[in-house]
Amino acid sequence: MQPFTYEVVKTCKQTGARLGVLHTPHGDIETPCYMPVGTQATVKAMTPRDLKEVGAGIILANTYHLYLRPGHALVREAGGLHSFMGWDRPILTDSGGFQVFSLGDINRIQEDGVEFRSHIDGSRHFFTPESVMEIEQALGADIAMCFDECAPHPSDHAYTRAAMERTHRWAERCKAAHTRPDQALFGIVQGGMYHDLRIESAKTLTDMDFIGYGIGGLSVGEPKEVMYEMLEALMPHMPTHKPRYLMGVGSPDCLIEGVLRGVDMFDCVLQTRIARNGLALTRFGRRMLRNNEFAHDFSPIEEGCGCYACKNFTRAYIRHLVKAKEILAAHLITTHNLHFTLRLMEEIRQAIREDRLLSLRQEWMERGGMD
RNA sequence: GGAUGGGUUCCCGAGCGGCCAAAGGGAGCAGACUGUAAAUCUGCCGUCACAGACUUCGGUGGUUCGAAUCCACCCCCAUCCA
Repeated sequence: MQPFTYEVVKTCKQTGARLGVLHTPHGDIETPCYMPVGTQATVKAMTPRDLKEVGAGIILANTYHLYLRPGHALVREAGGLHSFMGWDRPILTDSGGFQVFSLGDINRIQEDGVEFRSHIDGSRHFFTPESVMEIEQALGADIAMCFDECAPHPSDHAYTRAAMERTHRWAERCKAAHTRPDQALFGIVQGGMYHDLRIESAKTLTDMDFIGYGIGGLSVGEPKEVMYEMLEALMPHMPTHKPRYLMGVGSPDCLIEGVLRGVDMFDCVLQTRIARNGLALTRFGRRMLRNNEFAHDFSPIEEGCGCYACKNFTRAYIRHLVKAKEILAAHLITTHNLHFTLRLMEEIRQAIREDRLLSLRQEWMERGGMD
């Protein structure tokens, strides 16, 4: 099994965006890449076969959720996540740091770790950097994320600093507790919406020498411009030979703008979640397939799309499925949205190859695809 | 022919003298969704010249300051008895 490495293949002359390859124990992934999210060891509405058909490379799973159910011991017993869920390509596990933030009302953060109550049955649990490392190693993904503290937005400078510094201390402890050689551990940059903190976080974590870096705490309610600005402030302080993963971000416009600013990896639930609510992403903007305007529309979700849903079904039919709350609606639109996004990433990589990423953005903006 | 229970805004269904344009579902229409407590959530849902006015609760006519709510007759529907 090959160890985890990352190589930069090319840098876009127009923008500085990077084309790279993640070499993982479960195969190579070209970057910039989008990772579909499979929180509970399943990308909702999709089988691994479906995922391969839409071109998925690496996918996400979530430590917090899998720890609570079915439990990491069971996953280990199954032979790890790959074999448990029948996915033989790379997997990245998020640490649960985001859940600490998003399920804040049932969590209590302390220096040693986080005490929280299960959202499933209310039972009490305690996560520490060490216990999270144990869980992630049991899950056995190709990439594990450090246990971090994602401060809510807005947070003042002092609070954000405290959360960031704790994230740094936890990163040290994660690194010390992480022993699995076939699994890469990524640190996570925090620092909220403060340039100085972001830079400090980047420097501190760079000194710890992680294999790759997550950029956390963005897209938590701030305007997009603020997020872009944070990326611009932060990127010059990130190591160039390591992958940079912008956590939780992935709308089409953010993908392009993120790559433009030096991001290599993204994950986002948007594609799969809005699909289940009847919303399709297309090169021409979003389409709410539930809406009346598609009742008699016998064209595909997206003109010219080669996905299974677009090749075989019409908007009118899918609208019917959405309105009838048929499971197939979720499957078909998820198929389309993932195919769409993965194809967009291909376009982005091709544009970097050809040093024309800015032009690509221009094309997408003019067509309305970034709305 | 007789008895009883019913007919409420697109549908189901509350209301049983004023706080009723009328609960609650459903349907319909629209919106939100970015490290997934989401096949979820939110809004609108009689009409209009819309902080107000107007027309509605099977029909007609009454009682009352005031009725979807009470009375009379009529028309339908359901069940039971002949």
